[in-house]
Amino acid sequence: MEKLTIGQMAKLNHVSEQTLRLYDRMHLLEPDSVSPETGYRYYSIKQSAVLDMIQYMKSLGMKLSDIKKHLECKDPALIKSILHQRSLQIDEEIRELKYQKRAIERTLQSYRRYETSPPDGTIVLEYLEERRMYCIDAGMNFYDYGIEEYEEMLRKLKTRLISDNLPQIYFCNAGTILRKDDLERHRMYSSEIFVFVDKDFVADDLTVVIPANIYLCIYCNKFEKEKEYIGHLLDVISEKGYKIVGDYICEVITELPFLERKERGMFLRLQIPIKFS
Amino acid sequence: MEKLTIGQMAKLNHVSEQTLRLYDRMHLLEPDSVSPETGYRYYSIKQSAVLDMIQYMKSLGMKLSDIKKHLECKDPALIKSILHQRSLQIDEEIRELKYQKRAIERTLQSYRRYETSPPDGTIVLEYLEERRMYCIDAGMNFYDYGIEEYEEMLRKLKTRLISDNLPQIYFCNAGTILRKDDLERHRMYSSEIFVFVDKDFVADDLTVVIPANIYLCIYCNKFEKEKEYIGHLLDVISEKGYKIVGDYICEVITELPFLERKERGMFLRLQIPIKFS
DNA sequence: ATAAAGGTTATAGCAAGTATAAAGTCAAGA
DNA sequence: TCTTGACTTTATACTTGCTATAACCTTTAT
Repeated sequence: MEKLTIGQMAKLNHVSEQTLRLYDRMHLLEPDSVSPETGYRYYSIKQSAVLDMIQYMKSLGMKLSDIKKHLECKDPALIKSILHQRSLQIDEEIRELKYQKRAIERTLQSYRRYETSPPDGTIVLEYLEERRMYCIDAGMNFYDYGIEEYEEMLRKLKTRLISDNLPQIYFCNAGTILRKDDLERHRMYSSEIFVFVDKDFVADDLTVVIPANIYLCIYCNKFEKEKEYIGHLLDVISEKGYKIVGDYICEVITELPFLERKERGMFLRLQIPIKFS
Repeated sequence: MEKLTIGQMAKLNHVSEQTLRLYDRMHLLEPDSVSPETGYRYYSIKQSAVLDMIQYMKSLGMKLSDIKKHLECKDPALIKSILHQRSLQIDEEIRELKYQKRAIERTLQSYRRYETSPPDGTIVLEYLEERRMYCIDAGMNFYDYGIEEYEEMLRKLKTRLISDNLPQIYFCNAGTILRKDDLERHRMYSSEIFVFVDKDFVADDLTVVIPANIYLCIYCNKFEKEKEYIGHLLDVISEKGYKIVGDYICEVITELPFLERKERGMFLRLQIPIKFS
């Protein structure tokens, strides 16, 4: 029955000495014997089994205080239920990580798009793929107010996202909608705000799909210039004889650190779906 | 420019007041203005954008101190590289979680097996599926020593697992091997110790596959009785005229909280692969 | 005027350790 | 025997991103 010092025990089991001292203090794993004169801790190699058990339970995501309880009173049913719970929790964590990963991909993509965006005022025709948006009606006309009211609307949208228990991760690719009818009548009315979401996003009632189409787009770096630039788009449409086939979208193309002067960065892509008539 | 109190700002953004105070103290997000008399913090709704940014970066797994750095000096290249790193890290975390989940499944299964195990001394024929083991040769004959040397061997195995950067989670389903030749000559020699691992476990050189086969098994609840019980198995084999077709395995069937009297629990399934001649 | 609601600071706690300092102990070589 | 270096002890503070509490002050509504 050879006695191991704390350093030897630590090395054998790949934990730190401090960790062993901590476990001692918590009465999770007490040394086989302690010298009464010097206070030195001496372990038996057989106690490695306890450390294995602790590490195993830790790897299942249990906390030390729970592990202690289970080392003391081992209730098979309880442990089984903990394992089952943990299994479900792992599924959840994996799901969350996958969301995160997609959000990162989207951010990088959005970043590349920002870097390659044409300069302010440029008008181009772009084919845009089908997109999904999570959309709410804020009940007030966005164009009658300024950026502060826009932030307020965004807060409402966020509240909805949270109360629907959805990842806030989408919250960086927002925009507003001006309905086709209003646009054609040159009536600046928009009370709807949205965020773009993933294909497998689930929130049926508030999720709207907009089809792939050719869009006449203008890039805009100032929130205040939106109305003027819509005018430019409408001019081009009537000049070239295009036909408006859907709602106007004001999309915020976020620079990754999307803050400028401590405000939301506002590089916009204003877009109207058209068809060549 | 309406000013919001800390409570209003907190509610609008779904964070706690304490969190806002913390961000203030860390200079992550300072109120728009602070009353010199009362010290009351007043926020502008536009500062919500900063909170969105913080929450977004947090959701990417960044820590507040890093977020602060990036809000101060935004270097696109750096941020891109952080996002890329994080993406790789997420893959790693997902992989780890999947390992955990499988380990839990295996534990539950092993638990059920333990619960339905026949009593000590029972001899049965069992068909066992193909299994994979991660196996090392400890260079000493296990049968010449006691449980302490067995623990020592286990430590060596664990060291290998760790240095191979493999999850320690497998470390609860171990066993030893007695080679066919030695077994047939009734020579008790075993220097090899293993853990069972998953199908998609990658450590080519040390991973051994043992084929599915019929095994003559005996259950054993005391480490010390192993030699005696091997004798029983061999008796049955010669009596019935079975033929030994592979190595003998001593498998530790762990009770989930596998500690008894602060030592490793030792419920064993001793097994010899046979064929009916 | 007063009470309720909301704000302020300071402090401590969580979880599972890590890092450090200051001091005591052990084993080996000279 | 002495010294040196490696090792051990305790106590304390730090980490991270908050949450909780206490004790006290301000605003707002009745």
